[in-house]
Amino acid sequence: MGRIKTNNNASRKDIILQKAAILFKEKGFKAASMRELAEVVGVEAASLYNHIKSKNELLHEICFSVANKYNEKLEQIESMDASALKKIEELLRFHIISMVQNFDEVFVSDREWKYLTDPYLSNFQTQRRTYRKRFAAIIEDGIKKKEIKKIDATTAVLIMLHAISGIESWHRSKQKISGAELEENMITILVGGLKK
Amino acid sequence: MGRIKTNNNASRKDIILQKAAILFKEKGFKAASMRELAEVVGVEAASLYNHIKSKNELLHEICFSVANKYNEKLEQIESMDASALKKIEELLRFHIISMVQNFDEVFVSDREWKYLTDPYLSNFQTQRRTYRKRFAAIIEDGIKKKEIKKIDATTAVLIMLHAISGIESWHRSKQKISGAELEENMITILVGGLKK
DNA sequence: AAAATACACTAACAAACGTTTGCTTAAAAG
DNA sequence: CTTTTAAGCAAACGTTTGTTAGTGTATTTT
Repeated sequence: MGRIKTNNNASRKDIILQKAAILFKEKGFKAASMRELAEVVGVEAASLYNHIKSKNELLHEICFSVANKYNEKLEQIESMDASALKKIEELLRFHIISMVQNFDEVFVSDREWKYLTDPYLSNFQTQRRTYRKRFAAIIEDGIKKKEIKKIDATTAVLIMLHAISGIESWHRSKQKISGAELEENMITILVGGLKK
Repeated sequence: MGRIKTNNNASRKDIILQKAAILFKEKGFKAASMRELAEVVGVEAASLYNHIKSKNELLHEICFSVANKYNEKLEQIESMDASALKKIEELLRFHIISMVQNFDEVFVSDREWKYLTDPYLSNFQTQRRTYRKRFAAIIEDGIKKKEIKKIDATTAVLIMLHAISGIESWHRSKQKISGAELEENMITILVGGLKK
């Protein structure tokens, strides 16, 4: 068949990871086969194993790559000197932009993580729980400072994060508004729903 | 092993459907096997086929059962004599309550429909698209009547529906607020985000 | 009580799966 | 140019998958 073409500084493994994210997004992790992935990459299935250890490795590299980016951003925002509402807006914008620009891997991380195997599965779940608690803490801080309505912070986090994962529908839709417009609309509704 | 126990007026097929919804929700449609389903039902895998035609039949019965309920409710709400905001609130409450009470089948319909096969798949997608358009029309009506902020109605629908599917996290969480509290919080944030 | 139906079982099927082995060839390093 | 390494291939492996066929046994109907 010929070799996998490598662009710039992307290794062959990077190419496989990128194609895997697209495939897992479209078919779901369990339904996507290594033979399908191989075809998309332009190679026989067996050849993939010169670059990766297993199908599961692909999934957990995708999931943790996304999780790490979110954790870094959260850390940065927590140390910002700004109002709670401003922090939430900043975090939401980051989520929205990630979802718009890195749709494949973000979607997979969001929807297919349950097929991770231990110890990655437990690790991921713990990180996820922690992330949400820290997000909720920012909201609770905003309630204490009377910037935000008296609501259950956990529920608010749940709404925000899942609303963002709805950008999936925006991606699939035909006549769509621009990414920037989408971002503004989402911020208006979501932050507007919190404001006192 | 002995026969499948039938409660009240539930047929053996109903029992299988109910257990299938739980299994598909937990493992995902593709990852759930007929042998696992059989074990949960308390029977050998082959015996399931005395009651059902195929694994796919289970999925599409679950998906369309849910879709039908939503369509009926939407129809009823459209013919109500009330403000747009009130209609939206009513529809959201219905979604939230369904998600809380019939979690298994609603979740499966929401997340696993892509494994439907044609003609069911196309049919389902069309119904889904239509449903969202009609929901968006209510929002647009509210904007015209100045009850609702000037926002993109399609984006608002996307946020609402996906926020609701986030009740999944509420189900999985340990220390959770009551279903009624959850409902009030969600309405506050979501409807609050629309109000002018 | 006899006949018919409903339902469960064991055994097996063909297909698809992730992955390994052993070999060949193209590219990189010396 | 020669050697070494990287990366491709075909073939096969042991499982698991959804499903069917054939048979026996309860339950229901007559």
